[in-house]
Amino acid sequence: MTTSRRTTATPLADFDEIVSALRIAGHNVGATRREVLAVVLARDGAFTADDLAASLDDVHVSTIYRSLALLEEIGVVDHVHLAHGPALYERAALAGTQQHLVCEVCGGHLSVPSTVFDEARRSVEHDYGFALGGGHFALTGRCADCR
Amino acid sequence: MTTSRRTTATPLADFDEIVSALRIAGHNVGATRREVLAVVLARDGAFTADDLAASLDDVHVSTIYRSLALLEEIGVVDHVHLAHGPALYERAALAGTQQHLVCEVCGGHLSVPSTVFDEARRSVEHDYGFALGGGHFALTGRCADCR
DNA sequence: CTTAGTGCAAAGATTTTGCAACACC
DNA sequence: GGTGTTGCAAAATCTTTGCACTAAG
Repeated sequence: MTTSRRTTATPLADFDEIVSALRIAGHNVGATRREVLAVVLARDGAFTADDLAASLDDVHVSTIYRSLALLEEIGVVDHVHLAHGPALYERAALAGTQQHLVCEVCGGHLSVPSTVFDEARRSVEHDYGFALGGGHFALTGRCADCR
Repeated sequence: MTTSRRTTATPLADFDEIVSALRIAGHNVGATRREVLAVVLARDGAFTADDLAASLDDVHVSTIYRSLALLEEIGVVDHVHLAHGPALYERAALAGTQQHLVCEVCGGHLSVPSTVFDEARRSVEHDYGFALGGGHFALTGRCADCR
């Protein structure tokens, strides 16, 4: 086994690749958009539009929403809506592999491998013809600390 | 088998019982609150605050929200938030037994027995100490028609 | 009569949009 | 220089809250 693996399988993994994809999709990529992209790529887990705004004093929130919509369009990020509060964005690569759990008491969130839901996903698809979005949703409950 | 069964096992199933519970919880129950309650009990599936408002011309939306909060407090209703749009309320008795699936294409919603998620629920609880809310969330995906 | 409930209007929070100025290529 | 992008302000949507008035018990 290798201790570190290149993420060659993941599409749109790096900055330049994403910039190209944006251009191919017919968009300009100026300084502002680059700034937003850089901050998005620097993030580890999930973040809100406001989180980005905090790191981007000179970029207006509406621009951040527009940039996120664009990045979502080309598959770089995904977003989920929590029970209350703002939408959570994250790298699309993560979105497919994780489920978000949000504690209804403390508001904290926790991610678990989406494989935990594989069986449920299969049943729902098989029995009801409904294809559950891959991690594209958040579940609420109570975390270990708040029980 | 009986073709019709009394729902004796369900707590707070009828009007008077709920009115009593409200009083015990220290609330007055006047004409307005009664009206709201009647409309809630008459509903079959999930509904929004606005849905109720449409059936209650003379009751203000803020009052409806306040009444729903109260009913939620004493366990008569529960609510879930969908990806977009308003919160969905429903009888708490139903909430424990159903999961809501919302189609991200057509916006329609579908309920499935929550037992479908039992295994996932167990794994999440066992492996992460996180107690998933009983049906208290909505999942997004694509319904049979929109795939 | 005293406390709780209601309507209204306004504020909050999040996200979207119209428009004019501006930057990209 | 023409088209796409940005900032700003305002709107849209859903929900909550402050306050004066009314109703409940």
